[in-house]
Amino acid sequence: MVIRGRSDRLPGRTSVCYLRRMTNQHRSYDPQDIEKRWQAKWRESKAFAGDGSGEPFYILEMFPYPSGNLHMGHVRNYTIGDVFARFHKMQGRDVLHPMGWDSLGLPAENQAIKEKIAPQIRTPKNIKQMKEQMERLGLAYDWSREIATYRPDYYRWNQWFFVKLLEKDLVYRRQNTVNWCPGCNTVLANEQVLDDATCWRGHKGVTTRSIPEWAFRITSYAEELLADLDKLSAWPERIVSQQRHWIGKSFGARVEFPLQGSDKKVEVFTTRVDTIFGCTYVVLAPEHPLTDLIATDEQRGAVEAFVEKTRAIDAIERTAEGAPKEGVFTGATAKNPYTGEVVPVWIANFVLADYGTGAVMSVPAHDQRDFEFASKFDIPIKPVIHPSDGTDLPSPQCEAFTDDGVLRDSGEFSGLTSADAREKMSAFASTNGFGEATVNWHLRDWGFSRQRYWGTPIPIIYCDDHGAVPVPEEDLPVVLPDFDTIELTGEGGAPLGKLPSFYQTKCPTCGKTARREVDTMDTFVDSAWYFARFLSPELDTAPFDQEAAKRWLPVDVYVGGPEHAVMHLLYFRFWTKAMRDLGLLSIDEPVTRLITQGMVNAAAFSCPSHGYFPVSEMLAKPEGERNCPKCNEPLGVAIEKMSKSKYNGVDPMSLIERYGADTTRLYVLFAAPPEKDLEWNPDSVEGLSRFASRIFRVAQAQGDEVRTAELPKSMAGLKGADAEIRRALHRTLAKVTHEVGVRNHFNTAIAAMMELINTFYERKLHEGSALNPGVRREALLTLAQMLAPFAPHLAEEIWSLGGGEGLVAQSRWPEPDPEALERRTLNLVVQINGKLRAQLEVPVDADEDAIDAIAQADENVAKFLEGKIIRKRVFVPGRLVNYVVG
RNA sequence: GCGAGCGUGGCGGAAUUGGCAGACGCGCUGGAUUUAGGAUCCAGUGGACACAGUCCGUGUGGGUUCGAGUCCCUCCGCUCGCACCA
Repeated sequence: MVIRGRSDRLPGRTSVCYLRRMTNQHRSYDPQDIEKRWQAKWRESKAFAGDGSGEPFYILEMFPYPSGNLHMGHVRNYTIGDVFARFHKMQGRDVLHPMGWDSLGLPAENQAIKEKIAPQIRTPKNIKQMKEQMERLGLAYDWSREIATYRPDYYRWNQWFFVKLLEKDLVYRRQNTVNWCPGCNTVLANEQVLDDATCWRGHKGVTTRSIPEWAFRITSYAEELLADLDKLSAWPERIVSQQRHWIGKSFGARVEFPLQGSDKKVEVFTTRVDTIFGCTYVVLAPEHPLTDLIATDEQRGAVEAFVEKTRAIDAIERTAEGAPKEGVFTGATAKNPYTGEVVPVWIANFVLADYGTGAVMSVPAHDQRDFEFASKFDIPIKPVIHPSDGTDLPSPQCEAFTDDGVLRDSGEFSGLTSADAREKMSAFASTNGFGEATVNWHLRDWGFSRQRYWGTPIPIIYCDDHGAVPVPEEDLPVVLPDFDTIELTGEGGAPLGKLPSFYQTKCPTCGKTARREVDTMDTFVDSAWYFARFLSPELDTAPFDQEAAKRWLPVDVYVGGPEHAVMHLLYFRFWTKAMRDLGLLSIDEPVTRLITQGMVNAAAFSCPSHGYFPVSEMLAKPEGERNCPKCNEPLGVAIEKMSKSKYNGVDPMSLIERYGADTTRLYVLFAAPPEKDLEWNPDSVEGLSRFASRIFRVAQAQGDEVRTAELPKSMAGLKGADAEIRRALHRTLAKVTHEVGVRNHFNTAIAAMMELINTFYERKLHEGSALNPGVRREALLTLAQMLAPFAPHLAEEIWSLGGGEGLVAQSRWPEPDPEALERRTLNLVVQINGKLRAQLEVPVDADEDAIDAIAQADENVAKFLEGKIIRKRVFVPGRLVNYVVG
């Protein structure tokens, strides 16, 4: 027998111990050996492929971008999912637990540019390495369902969906404003633009530009996406609320202001039409189509300069809180249709072209932003709403009055309340044909064209005679050309646009020479429907099998990071509804229960002037000497999200090498409940490693008689320690079953098992013992089963040491024996005026009077009751009795 | 500014429906074992005091209740998200 581990450190000195262990057939806990053995067994027996029997259970974790290496965030995400998968499999469900690769997109393209290695070659290598790491962590995936979005057999279905959605008018072409770098001559993602309008490759002067793009009409589902949030009762409240805000339904009115000296009108959207008699100017977004047309000759120069200036600044920065409110008068004026008043038309940086109508009516008396702008440019402020309590607004106002109130100086609407006025004034606008009550949404359509190489080609052919013609279904997929045929530099627009062999084609309708679309799709398209592809990953006649969808969908549990709260999960929901309306599905929502796990944080050391320094180096030094290597100032310590740039990351593979996969898994599950942030603490890991060793030691200490002993069927004949052990075992089983199955609190489940092990040690199970072998065997087997979702390799080892049949991973989760859970006495608390005065062991069947007698007989209770009158007795069965005395 | 969430020992956390605050783990203290260290095992560990017990204690101040970490209100602090949204 191989002896390894800690006892090997000083082989010469430990020979006595060594021999004793040899004779007792004891090994110390060696996770590396145990884990590799069981991983091989699982692999050989395809232990986690579904067998088609039992209630279906679909557990899905957000699939990763295959960077090649797992990080602690992945470990946490996938371990949580794995507990669900393994637990529900043991509960007898037919578990679907697949994994795949979100393998198109910008990171891979950038890596390809840098390394000059084709992503087609790099991606499978990364996938292979990451998959090995996942197997080393003991994750129970059904690898026969693996998918990778970079493969044409996956992305052809993106193209197929595109064509179907185009037929349904859920895809259309539009102009959109994007970040543009003149240096690279290309479009940039927000993340590629740094703060000061510098691009990621160092060019200054990033600006914006309007380009044509394809968009999904997600807004036509806005109402349903909002309403169905109510169905997501098993989603975190936080995520639902974020989605609600993002969809952003607001009720208001659309009002037309005719331009003076022109037949054009400025259309504004407002939620406060009740304030319109106080409107003293109108403001357009710089990108508003009317901007160019209406500027008068003397103002044209100023307007053009202003538009140019704002365009050079990224929209986020321009509209940030505290950014100065800039604007310029166009020279034009417009007529307020309610008052007939003529007001000036301005252009300002804070008005957004793509929200509402891109134009606002400004009421400085009742909107703080308008108030500041009017004050700065000396525009009149005209109050028309006064507080409902009849008080007057201060004159002059020092800030806007933004509450609802009562209208004054508002013609026939004077005297109405704001709420009444909004209704009546919208109706007035419709009657007179210059506006209407309307609903406005924050949600905008999903533009998905990307001027990139490493994405799904958009299957469209542009013909001079027939316009944009979709590629016929039988010609799909449009495959990405080989990497070595293109020149990938990150400059000069869409890479496919430089490859005539790709874009030169014939019109599917008339056969004339035509040009392919050279843009590719956003990778959010891939992840919008991947959950359905897992159902039938190899099907080549449809994106997924509809029968399988009926069986498996919706996904029962979806686990991932809260950073995807809005975009991914909204697109995911949208696509599900779109698939339903294509007749492919009958569900409205993709996921029943969503679990968003917290970040993995760790201490990070930083110097205010020299940035971050590696944690490992700093921890190696004594506490007082952790100073900046450059300036020798003491370094600050803060708990921050693990990241490369902060040098505070922990490599999961080195953890597994040192402690094993089981300890690593136990640690991430024990340190915090799934939805909370987890703070990395190297000392705590030791505690979990100790727990694993203690379990192993108990199993090792049992002799051969245990392996074949007959299991107890009831409490009959069990006394003393035997009965105590069996009761503790079944109580733990009931607790773990509830914590995992109902509450999804894995940390408390592990704590319960720790308590059980402590009980085992109290009864000397770790030293061998004279206890009933059947009780000991049951303890071993049941512990192995409870442990199986958390520390699956150790669980298999314990199962096998206890003479369990087959794999514990495929065993049936045990039921606690009700007889073992039964208690004859229970602990009852006695309070006097709400303060704890005694704890009593009372028979479970004792009634109120009996308990009253026992309680009053207690010395300490009697002491506090002496000379007092009991005014009231509160009796909570099974918990406490409280005497209210005076 | 808006929205959401969170404040419990030296630390991570537990307390399921309003009913024993601090389970479990880390750390620390003491003991056993050991030539020693490590490892392991056992015991203790919220604070104070007149120490078999009592009093105080879940960010602050108030309220509801026989009883509040839990429910309501006020203030303070922290974290995350965001879009000056008309």
